[in-house]
Amino acid sequence: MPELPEVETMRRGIDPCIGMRIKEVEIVASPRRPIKISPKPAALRKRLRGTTIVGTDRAGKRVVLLLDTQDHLIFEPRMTGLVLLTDPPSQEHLRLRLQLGRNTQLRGVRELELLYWDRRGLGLVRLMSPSEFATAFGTERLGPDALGTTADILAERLGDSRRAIKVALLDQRAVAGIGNLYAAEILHRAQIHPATPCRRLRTDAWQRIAAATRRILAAAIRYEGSTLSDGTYRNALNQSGTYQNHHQVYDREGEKCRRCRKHEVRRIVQAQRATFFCPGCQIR
DNA sequence: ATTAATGTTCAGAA
DNA sequence: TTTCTGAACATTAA
Repeated sequence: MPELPEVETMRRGIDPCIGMRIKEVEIVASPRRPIKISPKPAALRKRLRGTTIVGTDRAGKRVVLLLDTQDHLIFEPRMTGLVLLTDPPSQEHLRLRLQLGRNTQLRGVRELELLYWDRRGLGLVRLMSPSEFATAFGTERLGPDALGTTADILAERLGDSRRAIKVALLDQRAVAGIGNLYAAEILHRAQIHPATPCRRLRTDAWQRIAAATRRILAAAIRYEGSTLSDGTYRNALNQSGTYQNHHQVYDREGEKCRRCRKHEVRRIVQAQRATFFCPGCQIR
């Protein structure tokens, strides 16, 4: 569920780490629940210990830690991963602990540490050289960031596709950062039916989709992302987001559309995932 | 008590 | 080439 707004919120939340040195690396993996990391624990520990965090970044739905060695430490939360500064939801699913020096910026926290917690354990932690990073997340593998997308970018990359627009928006090589939740909200705001084939969309439709993408993602970041009913997603300080209170269609099957207040939100399945839309506002 | 559903990514098939 | 399917995994709701 961490999509672009949630991952961006995590990234901003760990900014107090910038300038700090990694004193100790603790890989918390039980044999039953091995953490998915590369390189192997010993090599990872060796390459991380003593390095200084010089910046943070985001590659689609991944948090990137920039190190003074030029290495990139990637956190890919997938479903239930969290990057935290304090207070993990439970000790049980803690996967990685980076002990940093004493903190000077964050009130109430003495020893700063960076934690990776992951309930389901589908997420990945990877340390990469600049060239490995470039191959893994270059333009071949990851499209332009959704926050800065335009009608031209979308039409150029998806305009000829026969896929349904909802499915295409989830393609990270086309545009990076949109997931199932925000795809639904974006198409609702743009008033496009999720099953519309991309190649049937005209310029005005692409413009509405691009504008809705920028607006919705930016708003969701302002509200620090969406914490759904399972409560998994939290920011770096283990606090819930609040954008779920602004959802128009996602997970609202059978409820009245918040835009037209007339039709009930419908749920269909596309590419084996749930799609929510308003049959009144999003005509085919 | 079993089964379905949840969402992201990738390998491999159609 | 493009699009689709299933697996990885944990937990909960039905």
